[in-house]
Parts: sequence; C-alpha cells; structure tokens
Amino acid sequence: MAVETSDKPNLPRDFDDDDEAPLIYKRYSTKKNQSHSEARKSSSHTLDGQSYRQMPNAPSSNGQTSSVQKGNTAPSLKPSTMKPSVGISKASNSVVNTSSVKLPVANSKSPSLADKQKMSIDVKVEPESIERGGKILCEDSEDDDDDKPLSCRLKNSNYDKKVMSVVKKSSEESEDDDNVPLSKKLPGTFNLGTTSTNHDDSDQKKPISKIQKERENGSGMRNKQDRPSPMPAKRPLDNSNSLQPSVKKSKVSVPDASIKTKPVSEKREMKLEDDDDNVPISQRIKKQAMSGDKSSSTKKVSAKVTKVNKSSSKPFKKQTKKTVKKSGSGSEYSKSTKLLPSSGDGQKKWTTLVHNGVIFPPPYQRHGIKMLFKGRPVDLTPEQEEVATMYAVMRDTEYMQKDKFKDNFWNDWRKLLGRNHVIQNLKDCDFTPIYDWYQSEKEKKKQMTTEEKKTLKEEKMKQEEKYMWAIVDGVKEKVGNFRVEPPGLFRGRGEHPKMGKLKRRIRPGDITINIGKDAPIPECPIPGEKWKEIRHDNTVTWLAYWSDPINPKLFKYVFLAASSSLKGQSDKEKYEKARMLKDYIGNIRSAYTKDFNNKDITKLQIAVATYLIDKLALRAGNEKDDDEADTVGCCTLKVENVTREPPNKLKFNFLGKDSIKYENTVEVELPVYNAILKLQKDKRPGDDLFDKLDTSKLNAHLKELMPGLTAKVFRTFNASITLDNMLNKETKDGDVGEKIVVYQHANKQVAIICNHQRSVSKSHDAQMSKLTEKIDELQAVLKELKTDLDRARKGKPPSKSSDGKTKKNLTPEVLEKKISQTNAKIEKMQRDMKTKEDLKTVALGTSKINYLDPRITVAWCKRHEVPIEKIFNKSLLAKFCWAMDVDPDFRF
DNA sequence: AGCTAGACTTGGGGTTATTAGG
DNA sequence: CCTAATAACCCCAAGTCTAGCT
Repeated sequence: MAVETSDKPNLPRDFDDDDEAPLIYKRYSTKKNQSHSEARKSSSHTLDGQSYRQMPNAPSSNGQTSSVQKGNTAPSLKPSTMKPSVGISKASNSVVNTSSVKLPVANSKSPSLADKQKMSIDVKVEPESIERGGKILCEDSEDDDDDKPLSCRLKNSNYDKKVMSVVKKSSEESEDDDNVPLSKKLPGTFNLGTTSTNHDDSDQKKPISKIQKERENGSGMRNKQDRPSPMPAKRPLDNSNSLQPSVKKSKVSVPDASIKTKPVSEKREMKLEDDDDNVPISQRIKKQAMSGDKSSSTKKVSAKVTKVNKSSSKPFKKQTKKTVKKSGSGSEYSKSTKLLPSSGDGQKKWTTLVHNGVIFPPPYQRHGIKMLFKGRPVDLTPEQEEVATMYAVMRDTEYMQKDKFKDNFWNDWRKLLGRNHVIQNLKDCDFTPIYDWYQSEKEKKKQMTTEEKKTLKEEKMKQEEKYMWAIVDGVKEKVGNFRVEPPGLFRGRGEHPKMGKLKRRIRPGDITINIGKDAPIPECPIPGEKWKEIRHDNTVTWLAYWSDPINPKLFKYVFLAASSSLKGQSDKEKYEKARMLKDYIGNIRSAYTKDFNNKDITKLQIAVATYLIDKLALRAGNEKDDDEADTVGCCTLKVENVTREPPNKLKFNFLGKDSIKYENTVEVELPVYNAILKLQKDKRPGDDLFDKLDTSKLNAHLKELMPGLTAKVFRTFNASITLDNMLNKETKDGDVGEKIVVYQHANKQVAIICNHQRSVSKSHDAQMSKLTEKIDELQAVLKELKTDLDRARKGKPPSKSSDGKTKKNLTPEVLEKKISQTNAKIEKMQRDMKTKEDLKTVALGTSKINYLDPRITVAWCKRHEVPIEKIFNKSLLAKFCWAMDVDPDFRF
C-alpha cells in the first residue's frame, strides 16, 4: 500500500521535509511514511511492501537461520560475543551479525509474540535496512495511526493484527519472492551489512547471489542514491524524496528489481536486541570466562581482551535498530532505522554524509537606546552597544549579585570601549534605559496575536529547514544543533571563574565542516566569508565544530539529533554494556570488598572508590583546571567532603557536576568506614581523599574486571536495574493511572540515587500556600455541610452561609453525598501537595533521558498495557525508537 | 606512564508550547 | 475564553573517556 503511494510521489518535496520534521506535521503521516521511506532509501518505498512480506518469510528465513538457532536458542546475535572472533576478521563479523535472525521459532504464524519476534527478526537484514516492518505496517494499515497512541501499536494484539494484515497483503503481492529469497536473502543481507559501506567493493567481493539480493532489496538502490547525492548540494534532500523514481530510472538495473518484487525489504535486524538479550548469556558466559582469565592473568591479557571487545562492539553498529516510527510518520520519530554502516571496520561511522552546514544568528541590530554614565546619556558604537545590552538584559539574574561576573564583564567590555572612553567604571553605569527597552520589546512580542506569531514561526522554519537535516548513508536524519551559538555573556554554573566574560560572535572562519567526500560543500551563508576548513573524516560523527571562545581548548560540535540512527545505536550499546555488568557485578563487589583491608594503599583506594561509585552512583571525578568551577567527583573527593559519624556512617557533602550539591549520609560496612578513617588520617581538609588515584587508573582497573567497563557504567547499571526491579516488584493490578504512579515512584528513586536535582520553582511556596488555602476552604465547606446535615436531619433549615444568604434546603442524602465528595477532594489535594513537595527538588527527566534503558519501560508498558506515550514524550519516543519492539518479557 | 587534544554524553535552567483550572 | 501550572524543548555548560604523543 504504502508502497504504491510512495511511487506516486509526487509528494512535494516539502512534504517530505514535513514528514520528517517531526512533530509538527503529522497529518501527512501516511504520505510521510512513504516519503520517508523514500527519503531513506530510494528503494524503500517499494520495500515497505516488501518488508511486510518478509515477515511472512521470516519463518522461512528462520529455517535458514536455523543454524543460528542452533547456536543458541536464543538469539544469536550478540555481536558482542562474536567479537572476539570478529577481531580476527572484521568482515566476517558483520556477516555474523546479520544473522540476527533470531528467531523464533518458526512457529506458526500465530500472531502472538512469535509474530512480533518474527517481525523483528525477519529478516534480512540489511544493514541499510530501513524501517522496520512493524511500524510501517501499522501506518499503512491506518494512516491515522500516527495519531493513535503507540501503545496500541505496541500492544501485541494490535501489533500483530496489523502485521498480519500487512503480511497478507504483501504476501498476496509477492509471496514468492519472499519465500524464495530468504535463503538467498539472508546471506545477502548479511553481506550487505558488512559491506554496505563500500558499495563498490562489496559488490565485487560479494557473491553474486548476495548482490542480487541487495539490489532487490533496494539496498543497492540506496547505494546508488548515495552516490548521486554528491552532486548537487541541496538536492540530496529532495533527491531522497523524489529520487526513487529518478533513481530507478537512472539506475538501470536496479530499478526493476527493486520495483518489482523483491522485496525484501531490508529489514532491520530489530530483533537483534532481543536476541542479544537472550543470546548474550552464552556469550556472557564466554566473556566471563575470559574476564576471569583476564583478571587472574596479567594485565596485558586483560588489555587485549578489552580491545577485542571494542572491536567487537563496533560490529554492533551494524545491527540495526528499529524504528518505531510508524511510518511515515516516521517523521516523528527517527526516521530510519537503518543500520549502521559501520561495518566491522574499526572506526568508520558513516560512508556518505551530506548536510547543509550551520546557520548563523542574525547580525546585531542596533536599537540606539542610550545608557547612562553618571546620569548622562552615552554614545556607543554598535559593537559596544551590543555588549552593553547583553549585560543590561541580565539585570534580574543572580549573576548581577556576583562580583566575579561584573569584573569579568567589565574587563571584556572595557576592551571594546577603549581606555579613554567616557565610561570609566561599571559602578556608575546605568543600563536602565536599555533594560526598559528590552522589557517593552518583550511585551510587544507577547502582545502579538497568535496569527502573527504563527507567521513568524513559519518564516523561521522556512529559513532553517535546510539545515535541519543531514543524509547519512542515504538516510535522512535530523541534525541536533545546527544553530551556531549566538554571542553573549558566559553563564558558567556555580562559582565559575569565567562567568560574565564576553562570548564573542562565531563566524564562518571559525568553523570546520565535516562532510562526505562526494557531497557538495555547504555554501557559506555569510557573503564574502568562508569556512575555516572542510574535512571528510568518517571516523567521527560531528558535522561541524568551532572552538569555544571562552575556552579555546574546548570544541563546540554540531552532531546529529538524538533520534538519529547513529545516536540510537550508541545509546543501545551503552545499555548493553551496562547489562553486561550485571553478570560481573557479583565478582566485582566481592573483589573490592576484599580489598577494603588491603595493605597496598593504592588497591585500598581503588576498592573504596569503586564501592562509592557502585553504592552511591558517584561520578568518576576527573581532574579540573583552575579556570573551572571547583567541583568534585569520586576520585577528586577531598578529605573535607566526607565526615565520619560513628559507628559506621559517612556523611558526604560536596559540589558535584554543575555545582549541584551532593548531601547524603549513608551507613557503610565497617571496613569501608575504617578505610576512610585511614585515608583521612594525617591529611588536611583540602587534601585529596584518594591521593593515589585518578580516573584513568580507576578505569584501567575496572577494565580488567570487565571489558569496556568504566566508572560511568555503574550509574547506568544501577539506575536501570533499580527501575527494572522496582517496576517488577511494585506493579499491581489496577488502572493505568495507578501503574503510572508506580513508574513515577521508581523513576523518582532513580533520580534520587543519581542526585538529579532541580531548583525549587520560584512560585513553589506560593503554589503550596494556595493549595493550603484551598484545603482550608474546603474544610470550612465540609464543616458547614456537616452542620447542615445535622440540621436537616432534625428538620431544621440550613444555616446561613458566610455571606448571609440563605441556602437551598437539601436533603440529608444530598448533603452526605456532598460531604464525601468534598472529603475526596481534600484527600486528593493533600496527596497532590505531598507529591509536589516531595518532588520539588527532584528532576525525573535526566534519568529517563540518559540512564534508564528504554527497553525496560517499553516492555513494562507492553506487559501492563500502559500506553508508552504516557511515559515517553515525543522526543523520547523518537530517541528510543530502537527499543520499541522489544519483547515484553525483556528484563534488564 | 603521564599528558592532552578530541569527541561524545550528561545536566540543569530558561523558554515556549500545551494542558489544567476557573 | 483567559490565566496559571505543567510539560516539552532548547540551549549550552560541564562532565567522561579514548587515543595518540612524548
């Protein structure tokens, strides 16, 4: 279905954009999907249909894959495991991965989990695969799906149904292909996965059959497309949309195949995940064994191991992810899923990369409002005025109370003013006129009609549209931050030594662009200027960078958005690593526990530090320069940050990342308490608690315990395992609302563990007292109702209301009902107040975004029929599209 | 072995959009 | 419908960690 439409296509390119543009325009969802798919790959549209078909095939594929299955019932895929072998020959790796096929048994097609699995499984995998069937299907079946809650989709039943229906259709269209192909397909896909990156080479090397498949799948198409992209600069985007047709034509050979049948879409290896989970065990075992050896063995050995992992990890990339998206709508979520190109090779992050560079903030427009110096208006040049305005506008912030801020500002501003300027100090400056002007501008903006605002917004959109997308390996992906940071006064957090300094304007000459070799170089948007440098480095993911004007040693990067395949993949790898820790944590804990008494002071410090990182989820604590705020993490804790409270408690008090205060008193095992005592002895308050330790030593040690293990993995691990445990322990039967409360409660525990705080909103107190007031009012009402009830029972008329009016004569029954209603209202308000007070300093969002494996949440939602969108907002859904088809039984 | 540049993740706050309350 | 509260999203600072160099 979709396919057909896609072909039609003529959807204006705009549409495509829209589609992708996530959120905003859903309406086109259907189309979008199509377009979307198209965009991703030329072949894609056709593919969609195919993909469905594949599903059916899946079973057959399974058969093929059976070998895989043999390996482990569970999934085979775990690339990671494979890695070792991989290390040997990268190419092979990829292939292996592809096998992703996991599978499920070939059970019947009954819709159930099996189907789902199949879906995911399915297939073939091509690296480039596009979207996953599941979503697509859904969309196809119902355009409106977009609007519908994901939950529906997620739910097995729905999902299955859709799938099935789709399948049928697909099958009807071209069953044969599916069936036959599988065997062939599988291999082919695999290869693709690996080779996908180098089309040319791969083709040559690949077996013919594989190649054919590729073409059929469309992957081949994709490649082709990619190549073309190089040509025109902008075209790429458009191309993606329109391309297919053109492509087909252009590409002679391909077209037919793609168009016609074959479909096989590329599917992704979605299932990989599941497989991984399952599979992993075996792998894990292996790993453990290895690790064990390592630990015992010399460091060298361990080191080697680590490397292996890394290499292996890379292969992961291939796996695809799946996308949730629905289809077209993919627009909303990520778009494609594609797989990752990176093949086994070590570092390659992409093969083709096309984008339009970055957009600059508009030039300064002078307002001409004169500030005062010693009460007299002062003339300023536009440059001077711009900086004065930056300062004037910050009048209401806390920075204005800080001398450091003012000093730094004055130093930089004075350079612009010059020594002999009328303005000789900051103290006698009066920025009020500028401040007032700014306030009135703000007010004007506010007063604009919604219509005007809308127009303005659309104009901006139009301007920025071309910068919002990049095409990575033929797939259109959202760019994260394509806007160059505007000039301003540096707002460092905490007592930052550089606060208030002028962050100068960034110009094209500051910016290095990274782009595919064949891609058109983005036109410099500022006439007469040019980019600093153009690079074609496919071992990194950034599209552009410039050096931070405040600290030239630092870079500011432009990356793809969180919803992109590239980011999704690394996100998934992060969680897989954390899950791996689950298998090692027992040994790690017993190992450090033993070392609490170690005579070797370095070992003792490592043990205690690891304990704190594990138990308290502290950050590693890198060394910091003097020109940064003075904050600490585990390795940089000072003696004064830890207070012993006999007999066995430790009180922590320090400023962590972002100068957020960490205050916590915890009971610890006696050996730890004593170790701290020992570490503090003979040291001054400002000395390092762990004077023999730094993050590199600590991480080096951790890597001996588990491949790839670093300090931050513990945070991810503890956060996710906590969520998983709490959800599974506390979820009871009940309505959705109650289940959500359970989720939020678990989420809150995680936030507390990670010390994710937020500042109390300015209006918090006001809001609380307002609530209290309302409760009081209700209490009064309640009292009155009770009085009236008494009177009514005695046949007396109601009491006079407070304002003296007479009330209606109500029956006791009615009054009783009102009383219970009021009581319920009061209780609810009290509960709300409690949660509000409870959460006033806790930020739930950070852990959701960074620490909680989304698969835990998705699986839980599926199991308990909670619509996923009740937990994840649109951004999160897009970011976690790779996790959406997780098996409901998934456990972290 | 230690150092540093580089690259990428994590984080809170401010702003804007959406929903709730009246 | 209008205002207030809440949620979503953007911004960019501040961490972590790796790799390559000496």
